[in-house]
Amino acid sequence: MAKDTFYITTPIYYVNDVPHVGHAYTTVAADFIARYHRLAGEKVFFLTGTDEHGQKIAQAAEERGLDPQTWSDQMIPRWVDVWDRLEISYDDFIRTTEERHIKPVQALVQELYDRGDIYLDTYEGHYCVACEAFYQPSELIDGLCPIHERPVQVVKEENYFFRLSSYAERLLDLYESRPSFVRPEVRRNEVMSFVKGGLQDLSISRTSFTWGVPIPWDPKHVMYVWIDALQNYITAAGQGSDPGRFERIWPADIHLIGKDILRQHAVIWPALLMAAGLEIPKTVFAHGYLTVGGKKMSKTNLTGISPHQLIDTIGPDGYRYHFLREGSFGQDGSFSWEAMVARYNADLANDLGNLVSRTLAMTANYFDAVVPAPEALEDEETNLQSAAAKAARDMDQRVRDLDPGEALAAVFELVKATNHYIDACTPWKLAKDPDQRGRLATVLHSACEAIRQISILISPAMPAASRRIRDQLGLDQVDTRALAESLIPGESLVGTKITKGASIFPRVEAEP
RNA sequence: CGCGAGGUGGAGCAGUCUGGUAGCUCGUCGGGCUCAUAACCCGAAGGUCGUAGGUUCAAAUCCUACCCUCGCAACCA
Repeated sequence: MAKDTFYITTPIYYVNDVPHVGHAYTTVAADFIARYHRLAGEKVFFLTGTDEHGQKIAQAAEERGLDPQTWSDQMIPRWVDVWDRLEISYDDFIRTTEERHIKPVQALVQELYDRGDIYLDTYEGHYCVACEAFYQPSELIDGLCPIHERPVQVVKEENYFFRLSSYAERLLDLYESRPSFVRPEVRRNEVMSFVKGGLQDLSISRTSFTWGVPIPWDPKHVMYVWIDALQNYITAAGQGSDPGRFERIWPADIHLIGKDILRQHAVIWPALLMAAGLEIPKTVFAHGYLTVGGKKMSKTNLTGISPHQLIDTIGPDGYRYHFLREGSFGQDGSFSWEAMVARYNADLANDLGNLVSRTLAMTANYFDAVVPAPEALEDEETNLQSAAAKAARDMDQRVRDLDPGEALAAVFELVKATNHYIDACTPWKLAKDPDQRGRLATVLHSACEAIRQISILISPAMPAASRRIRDQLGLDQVDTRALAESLIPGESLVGTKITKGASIFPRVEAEP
Protein backbone atom coordinates (compact mmCIF):
# COMPACT_ATOMS: atom_id res chain seq x y z
CA MET A 1 0.00 0.00 0.00
CA ALA A 2 1.53 3.29 -1.06
CA LYS A 3 1.13 6.71 0.42
CA ASP A 4 -2.07 8.28 -0.85
CA THR A 5 -2.87 10.90 1.77
CA PHE A 6 -1.77 14.48 2.16
CA TYR A 7 -0.56 14.69 5.74
CA ILE A 8 -0.17 18.02 7.54
CA THR A 9 0.49 18.63 11.22
CA THR A 10 0.59 21.43 13.73
CA PRO A 11 2.87 21.16 16.71
CA ILE A 12 1.23 19.53 19.66
CA TYR A 13 0.70 22.25 22.16
CA TYR A 14 1.96 22.28 25.68
CA VAL A 15 -0.95 22.35 28.10
CA ASN A 16 0.77 24.20 30.89
CA ASP A 17 -1.21 27.23 29.78
CA VAL A 18 -4.19 28.27 27.69
CA PRO A 19 -3.94 28.87 23.95
CA HIS A 20 -2.86 32.28 22.79
CA VAL A 21 -2.90 34.04 19.47
CA GLY A 22 0.39 32.52 18.35
CA HIS A 23 -0.89 28.96 18.75
CA ALA A 24 -3.96 29.85 16.77
CA TYR A 25 -1.81 31.39 14.06
CA THR A 26 -0.11 28.08 13.33
CA THR A 27 -3.29 26.10 13.61
CA VAL A 28 -5.36 28.34 11.36
CA ALA A 29 -2.66 28.23 8.69
CA ALA A 30 -2.55 24.44 8.86
CA ASP A 31 -6.32 24.28 8.65
CA PHE A 32 -6.35 26.52 5.60
CA ILE A 33 -3.85 24.31 3.82
CA ALA A 34 -5.67 21.14 4.84
CA ARG A 35 -9.01 22.50 3.66
CA TYR A 36 -7.55 23.59 0.37
CA HIS A 37 -6.14 20.15 -0.34
CA ARG A 38 -9.49 18.59 0.49
CA LEU A 39 -11.16 21.06 -1.85
CA ALA A 40 -8.72 19.98 -4.54
CA GLY A 41 -10.01 16.46 -4.11
CA GLU A 42 -7.08 15.00 -2.19
CA LYS A 43 -7.25 12.67 0.76
CA VAL A 44 -6.09 14.64 3.76
CA PHE A 45 -5.00 13.78 7.26
CA PHE A 46 -4.74 16.89 9.42
CA LEU A 47 -3.36 16.30 12.88
CA THR A 48 -3.14 18.48 15.94
CA GLY A 49 -3.02 17.68 19.63
CA THR A 50 -1.45 18.35 22.96
CA ASP A 51 1.83 17.64 24.66
CA GLU A 52 1.09 16.74 28.24
CA HIS A 53 4.30 15.46 29.74
CA GLY A 54 7.23 17.18 31.38
CA GLN A 55 8.18 19.08 34.43
CA LYS A 56 6.29 22.25 33.60
CA ILE A 57 3.02 20.42 33.39
CA ALA A 58 3.74 18.70 36.67
CA GLN A 59 4.46 22.05 38.25
CA ALA A 60 1.42 23.75 36.80
CA ALA A 61 -0.71 20.93 38.19
CA GLU A 62 0.98 20.90 41.55
CA GLU A 63 0.44 24.62 42.04
CA ARG A 64 -3.26 23.93 41.84
CA GLY A 65 -3.14 20.83 43.97
CA LEU A 66 -3.97 18.53 41.07
CA ASP A 67 -2.26 15.54 39.63
CA PRO A 68 -0.85 16.16 36.15
CA GLN A 69 -3.35 13.98 34.35
CA THR A 70 -6.32 15.70 35.94
CA TRP A 71 -4.78 19.04 35.14
CA SER A 72 -4.24 18.07 31.51
CA ASP A 73 -7.76 16.73 31.24
CA GLN A 74 -9.06 20.05 32.50
CA MET A 75 -6.94 22.00 30.03
CA ILE A 76 -8.08 20.10 26.97
CA PRO A 77 -11.42 21.88 26.64
CA ARG A 78 -9.67 25.21 26.75
CA TRP A 79 -7.85 24.23 23.59
CA VAL A 80 -10.59 22.35 21.83
CA ASP A 81 -13.02 25.21 22.41
CA VAL A 82 -10.80 27.63 20.56
CA TRP A 83 -10.28 25.20 17.71
CA ASP A 84 -14.02 24.58 17.50
CA ARG A 85 -14.78 28.26 17.41
CA LEU A 86 -12.24 28.75 14.66
CA GLU A 87 -13.64 25.75 12.77
CA ILE A 88 -10.34 23.93 12.79
CA SER A 89 -11.04 20.82 10.75
CA TYR A 90 -8.50 18.49 12.29
CA ASP A 91 -8.97 14.82 11.51
CA ASP A 92 -7.37 13.65 14.70
CA PHE A 93 -6.41 15.15 18.01
CA ILE A 94 -3.66 13.29 19.77
CA ARG A 95 -2.76 13.60 23.42
CA THR A 96 0.65 12.33 24.45
CA THR A 97 -0.83 10.77 27.56
CA GLU A 98 -2.91 8.41 25.47
CA GLU A 99 -2.13 4.71 25.40
CA ARG A 100 -2.01 4.73 21.60
CA HIS A 101 0.88 7.16 21.84
CA ILE A 102 2.81 5.86 24.83
CA LYS A 103 3.05 2.23 23.74
CA PRO A 104 4.59 2.85 20.30
CA VAL A 105 6.89 5.51 21.76
CA GLN A 106 8.25 3.07 24.30
CA ALA A 107 8.64 0.40 21.66
CA LEU A 108 10.57 2.70 19.37
CA VAL A 109 12.88 3.93 22.10
CA GLN A 110 13.48 0.37 23.21
CA GLU A 111 14.42 -0.48 19.65
CA LEU A 112 16.93 2.36 19.51
CA TYR A 113 18.38 1.21 22.81
CA ASP A 114 18.71 -2.35 21.57
CA ARG A 115 20.52 -1.12 18.51
CA GLY A 116 22.96 0.91 20.54
CA ASP A 117 21.71 4.36 19.56
CA ILE A 118 20.97 5.11 23.20
CA TYR A 119 23.47 4.79 26.05
CA LEU A 120 23.75 5.70 29.72
CA ASP A 121 26.05 8.49 30.85
CA THR A 122 26.40 11.08 33.55
CA TYR A 123 25.19 14.58 32.99
CA GLU A 124 26.70 17.32 35.04
CA GLY A 125 25.18 20.78 35.09
CA HIS A 126 24.85 23.98 37.01
CA TYR A 127 21.44 24.05 38.55
CA CYS A 128 19.69 27.03 40.11
CA VAL A 129 17.12 25.89 42.62
CA ALA A 130 15.16 29.13 42.40
CA CYS A 131 14.89 28.91 38.62
CA GLU A 132 14.62 25.16 38.66
CA ALA A 133 16.79 25.31 35.60
CA PHE A 134 20.22 24.33 34.36
CA TYR A 135 22.68 26.85 33.04
CA GLN A 136 25.69 26.63 30.81
CA PRO A 137 28.89 27.80 32.47
CA SER A 138 28.98 30.65 29.96
CA GLU A 139 25.59 31.85 31.09
CA LEU A 140 26.58 32.29 34.70
CA ILE A 141 27.56 35.69 35.97
CA ASP A 142 30.52 35.40 38.31
CA GLY A 143 29.45 31.85 38.88
CA LEU A 144 26.00 32.95 40.02
CA CYS A 145 22.58 32.44 38.53
CA PRO A 146 22.01 35.30 36.05
CA ILE A 147 18.45 35.81 37.26
CA HIS A 148 18.63 35.29 40.99
CA GLU A 149 22.30 36.12 41.48
CA ARG A 150 22.56 33.20 43.81
CA PRO A 151 25.02 30.33 43.83
CA VAL A 152 24.20 27.41 41.62
CA GLN A 153 24.59 23.77 42.51
CA VAL A 154 26.62 21.37 40.49
CA VAL A 155 24.22 18.52 39.92
CA LYS A 156 25.18 15.15 38.59
CA GLU A 157 22.51 13.01 37.08
CA GLU A 158 22.57 9.77 35.21
CA ASN A 159 20.85 10.25 31.88
CA TYR A 160 20.30 8.21 28.81
CA PHE A 161 21.71 9.82 25.70
CA PHE A 162 20.75 9.52 22.06
CA ARG A 163 23.70 9.41 19.67
CA LEU A 164 22.64 12.53 17.85
CA SER A 165 26.22 13.43 17.01
CA SER A 166 26.64 10.38 14.82
CA TYR A 167 23.86 11.61 12.54
CA ALA A 168 25.43 14.95 11.65
CA GLU A 169 26.73 13.77 8.30
CA ARG A 170 23.46 12.21 7.27
CA LEU A 171 21.56 15.29 8.37
CA LEU A 172 23.76 17.54 6.26
CA ASP A 173 23.24 15.20 3.33
CA LEU A 174 19.53 15.52 3.89
CA TYR A 175 19.58 19.33 3.85
CA GLU A 176 21.79 19.33 0.76
CA SER A 177 19.89 16.78 -1.26
CA ARG A 178 16.43 17.98 -0.29
CA PRO A 179 16.44 21.76 -0.12
CA SER A 180 12.73 21.86 0.61
CA PHE A 181 13.07 19.77 3.75
CA VAL A 182 13.47 22.91 5.82
CA ARG A 183 11.65 25.99 4.68
CA PRO A 184 11.83 28.90 4.24
CA GLU A 185 15.40 29.11 3.07
CA VAL A 186 16.62 31.30 5.91
CA ARG A 187 15.64 28.59 8.33
CA ARG A 188 17.41 25.96 6.28
CA ASN A 189 20.59 28.02 6.37
CA GLU A 190 20.20 28.42 10.09
CA VAL A 191 19.83 24.70 10.64
CA MET A 192 22.73 23.84 8.38
CA SER A 193 25.09 26.19 10.12
CA PHE A 194 23.94 24.86 13.45
CA VAL A 195 24.64 21.27 12.48
CA LYS A 196 27.93 22.18 10.86
CA GLY A 197 28.90 23.70 14.18
CA GLY A 198 28.83 20.22 15.65
CA LEU A 199 26.21 18.17 17.40
CA GLN A 200 26.35 16.78 20.89
CA ASP A 201 24.54 13.69 21.94
CA LEU A 202 21.16 14.45 23.35
CA SER A 203 20.09 13.66 26.86
CA ILE A 204 16.75 11.96 26.52
CA SER A 205 15.83 10.96 30.04
CA ARG A 206 15.26 12.50 33.45
CA THR A 207 15.22 11.12 36.93
CA SER A 208 14.46 14.41 38.71
CA PHE A 209 10.74 14.10 38.13
CA THR A 210 8.32 11.38 37.18
CA TRP A 211 5.71 12.95 34.92
CA GLY A 212 6.69 11.48 31.60
CA VAL A 213 6.85 8.32 29.57
CA PRO A 214 8.90 5.77 31.52
CA ILE A 215 12.02 4.45 29.86
CA PRO A 216 10.91 0.83 29.37
CA TRP A 217 14.10 -0.91 30.45
CA ASP A 218 14.82 1.51 33.34
CA PRO A 219 11.54 2.94 34.65
CA LYS A 220 13.08 5.28 37.18
CA HIS A 221 13.89 7.39 34.14
CA VAL A 222 11.23 9.24 32.19
CA MET A 223 11.73 10.54 28.68
CA TYR A 224 12.71 14.08 27.88
CA VAL A 225 9.44 15.53 26.61
CA TRP A 226 10.59 16.22 23.09
CA ILE A 227 11.58 12.63 22.49
CA ASP A 228 8.09 11.63 23.44
CA ALA A 229 6.33 14.60 21.85
CA LEU A 230 7.85 14.49 18.38
CA GLN A 231 6.67 10.95 17.92
CA ASN A 232 3.06 12.06 17.99
CA TYR A 233 3.41 12.62 14.27
CA ILE A 234 3.96 8.93 13.67
CA THR A 235 1.95 7.37 16.46
CA ALA A 236 -1.16 9.22 15.29
CA ALA A 237 -0.51 7.97 11.77
CA GLY A 238 -0.52 4.37 12.90
CA GLN A 239 3.17 3.67 13.46
CA GLY A 240 3.44 0.65 15.71
CA SER A 241 -0.27 0.00 15.65
CA ASP A 242 -1.63 -0.01 12.10
CA PRO A 243 1.11 -0.61 9.52
CA GLY A 244 -1.23 -0.45 6.54
CA ARG A 245 -2.58 2.91 7.54
CA PHE A 246 0.88 4.19 8.37
CA GLU A 247 2.07 3.38 4.86
CA ARG A 248 -0.75 5.36 3.33
CA ILE A 249 -0.08 8.43 5.44
CA TRP A 250 3.59 8.63 6.29
CA PRO A 251 5.83 10.50 5.57
CA ALA A 252 4.17 13.78 6.50
CA ASP A 253 3.94 16.32 3.71
CA ILE A 254 4.18 19.31 6.01
CA HIS A 255 5.09 19.81 9.61
CA LEU A 256 3.98 23.35 10.23
CA ILE A 257 5.80 24.88 13.19
CA GLY A 258 6.81 28.15 14.76
CA LYS A 259 10.44 29.02 14.32
CA ASP A 260 11.09 28.53 18.03
CA ILE A 261 10.94 24.78 17.67
CA LEU A 262 12.92 24.50 14.49
CA ARG A 263 15.84 22.55 15.88
CA GLN A 264 13.68 19.90 17.38
CA HIS A 265 11.93 19.36 14.07
CA ALA A 266 14.79 19.86 11.66
CA VAL A 267 17.58 18.18 13.60
CA ILE A 268 16.40 15.87 16.37
CA TRP A 269 13.33 14.60 14.59
CA PRO A 270 14.94 13.47 11.33
CA ALA A 271 17.82 11.95 13.29
CA LEU A 272 15.38 9.94 15.38
CA LEU A 273 13.59 8.79 12.26
CA MET A 274 16.85 7.80 10.63
CA ALA A 275 17.76 5.82 13.70
CA ALA A 276 14.39 4.12 13.60
CA GLY A 277 14.68 3.41 9.90
CA LEU A 278 11.59 5.45 9.05
CA GLU A 279 11.08 7.92 6.26
CA ILE A 280 11.80 11.60 6.73
CA PRO A 281 8.95 14.11 6.39
CA LYS A 282 8.89 16.06 3.16
CA THR A 283 8.84 19.57 4.56
CA VAL A 284 9.28 21.26 7.90
CA PHE A 285 7.97 24.77 7.46
CA ALA A 286 8.78 27.26 10.19
CA HIS A 287 6.67 30.38 10.06
CA GLY A 288 7.53 33.65 11.73
CA TYR A 289 6.23 35.19 14.89
CA LEU A 290 3.60 37.75 15.36
CA THR A 291 5.11 40.78 16.94
CA VAL A 292 3.50 43.57 18.83
CA GLY A 293 5.08 46.96 18.70
CA GLY A 294 8.12 45.34 17.14
CA LYS A 295 8.54 42.80 19.91
CA LYS A 296 7.81 39.15 20.15
CA MET A 297 4.48 38.47 21.74
CA SER A 298 4.84 37.68 25.36
CA LYS A 299 2.95 37.56 28.58
CA THR A 300 3.66 41.22 29.16
CA ASN A 301 1.92 42.38 26.02
CA LEU A 302 -0.27 40.38 23.72
CA THR A 303 -0.57 37.00 25.29
CA GLY A 304 -2.96 38.70 27.64
CA ILE A 305 -5.39 38.78 24.73
CA SER A 306 -6.88 35.39 24.11
CA PRO A 307 -8.07 34.40 20.66
CA HIS A 308 -11.60 34.57 22.05
CA GLN A 309 -11.44 38.32 22.49
CA LEU A 310 -10.46 38.84 18.87
CA ILE A 311 -13.06 36.39 17.63
CA ASP A 312 -15.71 38.19 19.64
CA THR A 313 -14.98 41.33 17.68
CA ILE A 314 -14.44 40.23 14.10
CA GLY A 315 -15.76 36.70 14.09
CA PRO A 316 -14.02 33.41 13.33
CA ASP A 317 -13.72 34.17 9.64
CA GLY A 318 -12.41 37.65 10.20
CA TYR A 319 -9.87 36.19 12.56
CA ARG A 320 -8.83 33.47 10.17
CA TYR A 321 -8.63 35.88 7.27
CA HIS A 322 -6.55 38.40 9.10
CA PHE A 323 -3.87 36.00 10.23
CA LEU A 324 -3.71 34.23 6.90
CA ARG A 325 -3.57 37.41 4.89
CA GLU A 326 -1.47 39.78 6.91
CA GLY A 327 2.29 39.71 6.64
CA SER A 328 4.59 37.17 5.11
CA PHE A 329 4.08 33.67 6.34
CA GLY A 330 7.73 32.74 6.65
CA GLN A 331 8.70 35.92 8.43
CA ASP A 332 7.74 37.79 11.51
CA GLY A 333 4.79 40.06 11.09
CA SER A 334 3.41 42.70 13.35
CA PHE A 335 0.02 42.44 14.91
CA SER A 336 -2.07 45.40 15.89
CA TRP A 337 -5.71 45.71 16.70
CA GLU A 338 -6.05 48.72 14.41
CA ALA A 339 -4.53 46.91 11.46
CA MET A 340 -6.74 43.93 12.05
CA VAL A 341 -9.94 45.99 12.10
CA ALA A 342 -8.81 48.05 9.11
CA ARG A 343 -8.05 44.95 7.10
CA TYR A 344 -11.34 43.40 8.05
CA ASN A 345 -13.37 46.44 7.05
CA ALA A 346 -11.49 47.07 3.83
CA ASP A 347 -11.31 43.56 2.43
CA LEU A 348 -14.18 41.70 4.01
CA ALA A 349 -16.85 44.27 4.79
CA ASN A 350 -16.29 46.75 1.97
CA ASP A 351 -14.96 44.67 -0.88
CA LEU A 352 -16.43 41.21 -0.47
CA GLY A 353 -19.42 41.72 1.84
CA ASN A 354 -20.62 44.73 -0.05
CA LEU A 355 -20.11 42.97 -3.38
CA VAL A 356 -22.48 40.25 -2.28
CA SER A 357 -24.88 42.77 -0.85
CA ARG A 358 -25.12 45.00 -3.93
CA THR A 359 -25.35 42.09 -6.34
CA LEU A 360 -28.06 40.27 -4.47
CA ALA A 361 -29.97 43.49 -3.87
CA MET A 362 -30.10 44.15 -7.59
CA THR A 363 -31.03 40.58 -8.37
CA ALA A 364 -33.84 40.87 -5.85
CA ASN A 365 -35.05 44.20 -7.17
CA TYR A 366 -34.79 43.56 -10.88
CA PHE A 367 -35.45 39.84 -11.21
CA ASP A 368 -37.64 38.97 -8.23
CA ALA A 369 -34.69 37.31 -6.50
CA VAL A 370 -34.23 34.65 -9.17
CA VAL A 371 -30.85 34.48 -10.91
CA PRO A 372 -31.58 35.17 -14.60
CA ALA A 373 -30.17 33.31 -17.59
CA PRO A 374 -27.43 35.18 -19.44
CA GLU A 375 -27.68 36.27 -23.03
CA ALA A 376 -24.83 37.20 -25.38
CA LEU A 377 -21.49 37.48 -23.60
CA GLU A 378 -19.37 40.52 -24.34
CA ASP A 379 -15.76 41.35 -23.60
CA GLU A 380 -16.53 42.34 -20.03
CA GLU A 381 -17.91 38.89 -19.28
CA THR A 382 -15.00 37.15 -20.98
CA ASN A 383 -12.55 39.23 -18.97
CA LEU A 384 -14.32 38.45 -15.75
CA GLN A 385 -14.22 34.75 -16.50
CA SER A 386 -10.52 34.98 -17.25
CA ALA A 387 -10.02 36.74 -13.92
CA ALA A 388 -11.78 33.89 -12.16
CA ALA A 389 -9.67 31.27 -13.88
CA LYS A 390 -6.53 33.20 -13.08
CA ALA A 391 -7.53 33.56 -9.42
CA ALA A 392 -7.99 29.81 -9.14
CA ARG A 393 -4.69 29.09 -10.84
CA ASP A 394 -2.75 31.60 -8.76
CA MET A 395 -4.34 30.42 -5.57
CA ASP A 396 -3.45 26.83 -6.28
CA GLN A 397 0.15 27.63 -6.98
CA ARG A 398 0.52 29.81 -3.92
CA VAL A 399 -1.11 27.40 -1.50
CA ARG A 400 1.20 24.68 -2.72
CA ASP A 401 4.07 27.07 -2.24
CA LEU A 402 2.85 27.57 1.35
CA ASP A 403 2.03 31.23 0.96
CA PRO A 404 -1.48 31.72 2.36
CA GLY A 405 -1.29 35.51 2.22
CA GLU A 406 -0.59 35.59 -1.49
CA ALA A 407 -3.10 32.82 -2.10
CA LEU A 408 -5.81 34.97 -0.58
CA ALA A 409 -4.54 38.03 -2.41
CA ALA A 410 -5.19 36.10 -5.61
CA VAL A 411 -8.80 35.48 -4.60
CA PHE A 412 -9.31 39.11 -3.73
CA GLU A 413 -8.08 40.10 -7.17
CA LEU A 414 -11.22 38.39 -8.38
CA VAL A 415 -13.34 40.24 -5.81
CA LYS A 416 -11.89 43.49 -7.03
CA ALA A 417 -12.39 42.51 -10.66
CA THR A 418 -16.04 41.73 -9.95
CA ASN A 419 -16.66 45.09 -8.29
CA HIS A 420 -14.96 46.71 -11.24
CA TYR A 421 -17.11 44.71 -13.63
CA ILE A 422 -20.30 45.87 -11.97
CA ASP A 423 -19.23 49.49 -12.05
CA ALA A 424 -18.24 49.22 -15.69
CA CYS A 425 -21.55 47.62 -16.68
CA THR A 426 -23.77 49.92 -14.58
CA PRO A 427 -26.66 47.50 -14.14
CA TRP A 428 -28.65 50.14 -12.22
CA LYS A 429 -28.77 52.15 -15.44
CA LEU A 430 -29.61 49.14 -17.58
CA ALA A 431 -32.52 48.49 -15.27
CA LYS A 432 -34.14 51.75 -16.28
CA ASP A 433 -34.22 50.81 -19.95
CA PRO A 434 -36.62 48.00 -20.91
CA ASP A 435 -34.65 47.42 -24.13
CA GLN A 436 -31.60 46.46 -22.03
CA ARG A 437 -33.39 43.71 -20.15
CA GLY A 438 -31.27 40.98 -21.75
CA ARG A 439 -28.03 42.79 -21.08
CA LEU A 440 -29.06 43.36 -17.48
CA ALA A 441 -29.72 39.64 -17.10
CA THR A 442 -26.28 38.84 -18.46
CA VAL A 443 -24.58 41.28 -16.11
CA LEU A 444 -26.33 40.11 -12.96
CA HIS A 445 -25.88 36.49 -13.86
CA SER A 446 -22.18 37.04 -14.44
CA ALA A 447 -21.79 38.87 -11.15
CA CYS A 448 -23.62 36.10 -9.28
CA GLU A 449 -21.48 33.54 -11.06
CA ALA A 450 -18.30 35.30 -10.01
CA ILE A 451 -19.55 35.35 -6.43
CA ARG A 452 -20.27 31.65 -6.66
CA GLN A 453 -16.69 31.05 -7.71
CA ILE A 454 -15.44 33.30 -4.94
CA SER A 455 -17.50 31.33 -2.44
CA ILE A 456 -15.56 28.24 -3.41
CA LEU A 457 -12.15 29.85 -3.39
CA ILE A 458 -12.61 31.46 0.03
CA SER A 459 -13.96 28.31 1.63
CA PRO A 460 -10.57 27.07 2.91
CA ALA A 461 -9.93 30.42 4.55
CA MET A 462 -13.43 31.36 5.62
CA PRO A 463 -15.69 28.34 5.72
CA ALA A 464 -18.55 30.08 7.52
CA ALA A 465 -18.63 33.03 5.16
CA SER A 466 -18.53 30.65 2.23
CA ARG A 467 -21.58 28.89 3.64
CA ARG A 468 -23.48 32.13 4.22
CA ILE A 469 -22.78 33.38 0.72
CA ARG A 470 -23.88 30.10 -0.80
CA ASP A 471 -27.01 30.09 1.34
CA GLN A 472 -27.89 33.50 0.03
CA LEU A 473 -27.20 32.38 -3.52
CA GLY A 474 -29.46 29.38 -3.06
CA LEU A 475 -26.63 26.90 -3.52
CA ASP A 476 -25.61 23.79 -1.66
CA GLN A 477 -22.47 23.85 0.39
CA VAL A 478 -19.10 23.36 -1.20
CA ASP A 479 -18.40 19.69 -1.33
CA THR A 480 -15.11 17.95 -1.75
CA ARG A 481 -15.33 17.39 -5.45
CA ALA A 482 -12.31 18.50 -7.43
CA LEU A 483 -11.70 22.21 -7.36
CA ALA A 484 -11.33 22.59 -11.10
CA GLU A 485 -14.69 20.96 -11.55
CA SER A 486 -16.31 23.29 -9.04
CA LEU A 487 -15.01 26.32 -10.83
CA ILE A 488 -16.61 25.38 -14.08
CA PRO A 489 -20.16 26.69 -13.97
CA GLY A 490 -21.43 23.14 -13.62
CA GLU A 491 -23.65 23.98 -10.70
CA SER A 492 -25.91 26.31 -12.59
CA LEU A 493 -27.15 29.40 -10.87
CA VAL A 494 -29.83 30.06 -13.43
CA GLY A 495 -33.19 29.99 -11.74
CA THR A 496 -31.91 29.68 -8.19
CA LYS A 497 -33.84 31.68 -5.68
CA ILE A 498 -31.58 34.03 -3.81
CA THR A 499 -32.18 35.15 -0.26
CA LYS A 500 -30.73 38.43 0.76
CA GLY A 501 -29.97 37.81 4.39
CA ALA A 502 -27.88 39.55 6.97
CA SER A 503 -24.62 41.13 5.95
CA ILE A 504 -21.89 38.59 5.37
CA PHE A 505 -19.35 40.83 7.08
CA PRO A 506 -20.86 43.67 9.11
CA ARG A 507 -18.48 46.56 9.47
CA VAL A 508 -16.62 46.73 12.74
CA GLU A 509 -16.31 50.10 14.39
CA ALA A 510 -15.43 48.87 17.84
CA GLU A 511 -12.29 49.75 19.68
CA PRO A 512 -10.51 47.15 21.78
C1' C B 1 34.97 39.60 18.39
C1' G B 2 28.67 34.14 20.32
C1' C B 3 24.64 33.07 16.33
C1' G B 4 20.64 34.81 13.41
C1' A B 5 16.94 38.19 11.39
C1' G B 6 15.68 43.05 10.06
C1' G B 7 16.23 48.65 8.94
C1' U B 8 12.22 50.45 1.64
C1' G B 9 6.95 57.02 0.82
C1' G B 10 2.51 58.48 7.36
C1' A B 11 1.59 52.72 8.98
C1' G B 12 2.42 47.50 7.69
C1' C B 13 4.95 44.72 3.99
C1' A B 14 7.06 42.79 -1.15
C1' G B 15 11.27 43.34 -4.18
C1' U B 16 17.62 41.81 -2.64
C1' C B 17 19.61 34.92 -4.36
C1' U B 18 19.35 35.66 -10.95
C1' G B 19 22.10 44.42 -10.59
C1' G B 20 18.93 47.86 -15.40
C1' U B 21 11.53 52.19 -15.15
C1' A B 22 10.96 51.10 -6.60
C1' G B 23 5.62 47.44 -6.18
C1' C B 24 1.32 46.10 -2.80
C1' U B 25 -2.43 47.04 1.20
C1' C B 26 -4.11 50.82 4.50
C1' G B 27 -4.07 56.11 5.11
C1' U B 28 -4.18 61.21 2.48
C1' C B 29 -5.99 64.37 -1.71
C1' G B 30 -9.08 64.95 -6.21
C1' G B 31 -12.87 63.01 -9.46
C1' G B 32 -16.97 59.50 -10.82
C1' C B 33 -21.24 56.69 -9.46
C1' U B 34 -25.67 56.15 -6.50
C1' C B 35 -27.10 49.20 -7.09
C1' A B 36 -24.80 48.40 -2.20
C1' U B 37 -22.55 47.50 4.53
C1' A B 38 -21.07 56.31 4.75
C1' A B 39 -19.83 50.94 0.74
C1' C B 40 -17.98 50.62 -5.01
C1' C B 41 -14.97 52.61 -9.43
C1' C B 42 -11.09 55.97 -11.57
C1' G B 43 -6.93 59.20 -10.88
C1' A B 44 -3.02 61.84 -8.02
C1' A B 45 0.51 63.25 -4.41
C1' G B 46 4.11 61.15 -1.25
C1' G B 47 10.31 57.24 -0.88
C1' U B 48 18.20 60.26 -2.18
C1' C B 49 15.36 51.93 -0.37
C1' G B 50 19.67 52.85 7.96
C1' U B 51 24.79 55.65 7.33
C1' A B 52 29.58 56.02 4.77
C1' G B 53 32.66 54.16 1.20
C1' G B 54 33.69 50.61 -2.96
C1' U B 55 32.75 47.47 -7.64
C1' U B 56 29.97 48.58 -12.27
C1' C B 57 27.98 51.84 -18.13
C1' A B 58 24.20 50.90 -14.23
C1' A B 59 22.98 49.01 -7.11
C1' A B 60 17.39 48.77 -2.73
C1' U B 61 19.81 44.54 -5.18
C1' C B 62 27.06 42.76 -5.15
C1' C B 63 31.55 44.05 -1.62
C1' U B 64 33.56 46.59 3.01
C1' A B 65 32.90 49.27 7.51
C1' C B 66 29.73 51.41 10.91
C1' C B 67 24.91 52.71 13.45
C1' C B 68 20.09 51.10 15.18
C1' U B 69 16.08 47.34 16.32
C1' C B 70 14.61 42.45 17.44
C1' G B 71 15.08 37.20 18.35
C1' C B 72 17.98 32.94 19.92
C1' A B 73 22.13 31.29 22.86
C1' A B 74 21.23 24.06 23.10
C1' C B 75 18.64 19.05 28.64
C1' C B 76 13.62 24.60 31.22
C1' A B 77 8.38 22.92 24.52
